[in-house]
Amino acid sequence: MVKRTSFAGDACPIARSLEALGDWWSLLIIREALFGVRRFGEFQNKLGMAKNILAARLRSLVDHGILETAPASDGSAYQEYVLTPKGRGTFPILVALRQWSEEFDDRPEEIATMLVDREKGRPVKKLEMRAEDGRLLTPAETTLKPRPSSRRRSG
Amino acid sequence: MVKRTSFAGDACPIARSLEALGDWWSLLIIREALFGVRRFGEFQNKLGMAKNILAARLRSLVDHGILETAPASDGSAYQEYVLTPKGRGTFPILVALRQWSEEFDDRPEEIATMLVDREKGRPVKKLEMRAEDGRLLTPAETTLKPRPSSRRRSG
DNA sequence: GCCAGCCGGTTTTATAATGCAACCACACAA
DNA sequence: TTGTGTGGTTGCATTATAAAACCGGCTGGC
Repeated sequence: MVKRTSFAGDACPIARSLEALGDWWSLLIIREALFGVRRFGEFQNKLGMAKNILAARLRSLVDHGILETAPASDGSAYQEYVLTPKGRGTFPILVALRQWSEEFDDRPEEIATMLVDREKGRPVKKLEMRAEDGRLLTPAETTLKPRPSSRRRSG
Repeated sequence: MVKRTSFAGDACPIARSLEALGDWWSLLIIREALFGVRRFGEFQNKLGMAKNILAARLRSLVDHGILETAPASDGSAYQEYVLTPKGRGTFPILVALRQWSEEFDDRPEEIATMLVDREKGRPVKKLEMRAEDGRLLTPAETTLKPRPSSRRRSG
């Protein structure tokens, strides 16, 4: 088995996320979906990717509960792909990726768009990590703890 | 050319981030690096990945300015890989991935660790997106705007 | 009804990336 | 000089990706 090692059984939540999202196209498909794209052809057009790959990714995203197929919407007999809550929950990931580019990209002038506060039209602030009590946290002020692990451990 | 389509020239900052981070291993390597892992063998051990792939990824991360090689540190004549500021800047991305797993994973009981506030030992809050004036923003309260595009457009 | 054409894929075929194992170079020790 | 451990590179098999051809269901013209 030379398969592209699966992280599905990994205990690390980051690896588990990457299992679902960590290929070249999934996050871009989700990005389009967040913009309202729903139809196969529309994804294919915007992303310019091969149709077989798109089909495989859409299937995978559906399997992972990130997209679901809805039967109609514009009357045509085709189906569409819409985000589930789990899918919409990836929004912070996309924002984090975007902000990383904005902050560190070598050619920021090539970046075409900015994420702004719709009401004011001003750029959103960097994502903030806070403690339960509201204190702003830096990476150094955090650490990892083993989970309580509600039994289940033995096996 | 069947190459795995590069996003390097893409104007979308998300695609640009994925160009550097969007393969199966890069973010996991960075995760380990954030934990203090520096040596080739240590990465290889913790991640259990093929050495050639690890070498290729490390080289790519160095090329992208995410890691840099430092000549020594423990006296041995070998080198180590340490995160640059750009590399440490991926922290929010990893947190976002982690939190997405924590919130939506189908088998959350398999997740081994929690990110906590070091001082209090309590879980950190979900990443928050805020406007310049501090208002908490939902995805729907944001939108994309074309960048000012400081000339350079014509060509 | 019959052919043209679009949408939404699947199949086919070629190439690139991945993974494993073997190999190699260098440092250091004996 | 041989032996061991680290830090990789090289070969080769397997898998994923990509482009393009193909195909079925539906729509529309006639």
